[in-house]
Amino acid sequence: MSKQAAVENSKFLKKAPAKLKQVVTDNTLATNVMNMLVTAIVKGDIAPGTKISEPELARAYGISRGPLREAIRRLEGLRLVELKPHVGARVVQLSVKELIEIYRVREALEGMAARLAAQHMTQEEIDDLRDLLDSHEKTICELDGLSYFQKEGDLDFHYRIVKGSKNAKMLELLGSDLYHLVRMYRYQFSVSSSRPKRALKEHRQIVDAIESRDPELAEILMRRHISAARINIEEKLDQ
Amino acid sequence: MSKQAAVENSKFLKKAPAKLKQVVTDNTLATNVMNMLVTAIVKGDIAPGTKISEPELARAYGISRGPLREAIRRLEGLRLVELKPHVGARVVQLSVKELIEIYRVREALEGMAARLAAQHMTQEEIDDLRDLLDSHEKTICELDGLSYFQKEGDLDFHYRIVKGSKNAKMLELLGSDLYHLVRMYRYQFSVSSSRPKRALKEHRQIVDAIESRDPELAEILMRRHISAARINIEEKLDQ
DNA sequence: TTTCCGTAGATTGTTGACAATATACGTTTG
DNA sequence: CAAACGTATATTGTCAACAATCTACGGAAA
Repeated sequence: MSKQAAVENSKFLKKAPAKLKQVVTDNTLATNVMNMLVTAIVKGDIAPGTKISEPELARAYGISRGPLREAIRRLEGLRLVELKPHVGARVVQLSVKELIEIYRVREALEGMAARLAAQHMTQEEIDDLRDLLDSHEKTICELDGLSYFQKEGDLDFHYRIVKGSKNAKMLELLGSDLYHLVRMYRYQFSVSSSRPKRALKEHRQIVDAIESRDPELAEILMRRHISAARINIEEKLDQ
Repeated sequence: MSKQAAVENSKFLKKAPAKLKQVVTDNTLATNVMNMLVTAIVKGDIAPGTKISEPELARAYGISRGPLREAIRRLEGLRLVELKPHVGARVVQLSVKELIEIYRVREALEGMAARLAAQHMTQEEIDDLRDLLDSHEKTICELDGLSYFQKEGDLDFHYRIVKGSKNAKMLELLGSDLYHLVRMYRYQFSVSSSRPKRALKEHRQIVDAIESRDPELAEILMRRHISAARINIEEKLDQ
């Protein structure tokens, strides 16, 4: 079997990444592979719970096991895989319990982020945020209100608030640890908020509070918003 | 120069780790070295801002660069070093600004942790916590109230609250990302709380709220407690 | 038949050598 | 003399081979 055939038959790759080295120069192999793996895992191209085989993945991406192992160690840091010594790496499999835990963390962190954003966000950033919500509204109307919104657009909004807090640590924690997992879960269960219009309204209220420079209110609203999403999930679980 | 001499002359190691392989079997080399590096960095044996030389460190620990690089990649995940491609790793150098950012994050996360702890902590855990505070009080009296308390004991208390929240994600974030940095900062600046008795009193109030199963109050008290610590640092900074 | 054990194969862990890139220094040129 | 260039060295990035460990299978014993 040729090398190319091996790539295309791999369960890890639906589309072969062609020439890795030429596509993104400037960066390191381990970094590129890590980014590709992040995407593949988040989108479910590599199914949750899958055991990651170093030889197979290395063949698939056309690299040796050295950089691949470094990439895997970094994925471990992102909590996207779990490592057992002398056994190997496994793609994490989110339980609903864990997802709810994540929402608790988000409630705390993003609540604080909204508070800080009310103090530190520039008017320009706030205006951009309103534009984003307008485009969300259009999208919701067009699609009669479902999936796209919650898949990426929603996190866009939250990401900007966190960025607006001007707290790099918070951005780091949410961006690199939690959002990947949230996105992964959404792809996995095809979660589309059952309440996009409601969510949008809440988003607008939060922006209002931020523009009013009311940290207290901004935090409360953000916490209620995320808390509502959590409860929504918990209810779906009970069914 | 002999290999042993190289070890002892290294700027990375004040005490040579003797026989690495025999000391902790069962684990992997990369993991052992990572743990040693975490300790070395947190305690300041490897000074902040130091450039990490792979060949030198590998020689010092008596391993090859492969596992060492994996260890470094994991340190990057713990935010203890910063990596630049084709340049190398550098031990992070905390600015006061970053430390204050961390305290904002802690305020949010541990506030939530205290809230959850008030709901989920067992009576036994609460009793143990009181014992811990009693031992802290003794230590404070003996030392006439200074350094040891804030160095490790304080984090012990906070760690138990977070554990008591029964939220694994929160424990993960605080334990692996933030506490290392807080400890590092404390070693670096020899920070000993200038208000150990006050802090101890606040700790007791928090435990009271948890035992009363009052989540709202527990969160508020924890937030004020951490917020006070942050302000304390900010004031010291202004001097 | 079931359980235990031992071997065979495969996978992970580790190593040393090679390639590519960055840094430092000396030279040349304006 | 200063700035820019080019080379020499050292460091990081990558690879392929070897060692150690785990897993799976088949046979022997209870």
